[in-house]
Amino acid sequence: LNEIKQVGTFKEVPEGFKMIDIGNYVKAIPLLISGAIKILRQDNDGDELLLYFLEKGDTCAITLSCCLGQTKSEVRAIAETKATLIMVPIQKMEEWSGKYKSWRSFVFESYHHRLNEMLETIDSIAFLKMDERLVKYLKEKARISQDKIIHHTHQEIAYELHTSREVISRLLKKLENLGKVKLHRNYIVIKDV
Amino acid sequence: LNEIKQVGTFKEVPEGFKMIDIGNYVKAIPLLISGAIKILRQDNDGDELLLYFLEKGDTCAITLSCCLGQTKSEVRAIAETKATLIMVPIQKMEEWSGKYKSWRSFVFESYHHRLNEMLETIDSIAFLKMDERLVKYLKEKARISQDKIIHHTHQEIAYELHTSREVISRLLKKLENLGKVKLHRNYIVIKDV
DNA sequence: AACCATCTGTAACAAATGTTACTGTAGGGT
DNA sequence: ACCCTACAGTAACATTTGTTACAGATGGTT
Repeated sequence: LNEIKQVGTFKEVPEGFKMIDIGNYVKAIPLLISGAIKILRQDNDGDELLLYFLEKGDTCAITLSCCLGQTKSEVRAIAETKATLIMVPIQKMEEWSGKYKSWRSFVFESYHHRLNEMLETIDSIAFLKMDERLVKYLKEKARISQDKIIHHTHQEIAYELHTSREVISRLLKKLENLGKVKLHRNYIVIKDV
Repeated sequence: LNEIKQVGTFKEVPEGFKMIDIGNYVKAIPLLISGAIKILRQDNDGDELLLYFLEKGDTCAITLSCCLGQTKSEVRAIAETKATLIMVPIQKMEEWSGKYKSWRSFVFESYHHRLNEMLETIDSIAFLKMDERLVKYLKEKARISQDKIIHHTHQEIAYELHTSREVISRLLKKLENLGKVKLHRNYIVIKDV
């Protein structure tokens, strides 16, 4: 902890801040103190897909990988909410891994956590239908932001789930008819999901 | 290497051998010497999905995670071909991580590699249509087994891609009409993909 | 050679998702 | 108060994928 204090730099980013883009080289490891960061995948045609969220206490295992291998980022990271974090220079990564068992555990646990999130994501895409994915998405967004109100347009949701706006509108309207949500312009109120 | 030699046990498994099933606890880390192992995900309804293959020099990052966290396996591992491997007791994992930089690098690289494979899998499921996924699957199978002949029934392929046999038959027939494969009972010959 | 289980081919249909095209509307800016 | 833009609603249609229901073919076994 003392070492982190010495070499780490504190950083605060606003909601929507693009922290890492695809193809970027990563110069520091982020340790998330508060807020949430969403991790997105993008294919060659520019189609997006939300992978998962990072939360308090998390770090980005993919970033760790990039640091070590000195490879480009395969994903995009955007602040989902206002977030505070500590940036640690990548050289410390290897040094601490040899020196501290606690740091090693932290790193391994991060990987473990991340792999499980990826599996969860794969399950959703492979085994769920779009209506189920949408419900899961809404729940997750509400949990992350700790707010029953989701401030997204249908188009934005469509991007993150990699489908079209019309499909999301259609499914949301069904959910509204079932009394599970209340739709408004630019936001959605979660009632019972 | 000396330590691996001392504590590791050599093992040879036949094609189709079920090495780890979902829910199993893992007692040793496998280091793959030759052959290939396929990693599958399964949902609650028993629906399957092929995640990726492990090859010579690989180890299973998910297994590493399980060892550390002492958690159950989230995936199933089956020998795709006859395979030889060395099993290392899990206690050594932590010990060597502190002791050897080379072992740490190996572990981190494994994680890196595995995360990228997972991303690749997600890309396929999320962004490709079934016909493209099938072509990719056939190529990968041919590469792994180093054989232009794929010994699978349509039903088996359907399971691994999580779709129905009829869909696979339909798409394979299209590929045959395009001259890309030649279909036979119980096997498929790759011509030009 | 006859039999049989399993695999493959295929048509017809159903459901889910994607696309096109248009309308109406809310809310901010002037 | 009016205008304009971005957002949302919706119908009609296309495409992809999944399902049902058979028929036919193949290869091994007796």
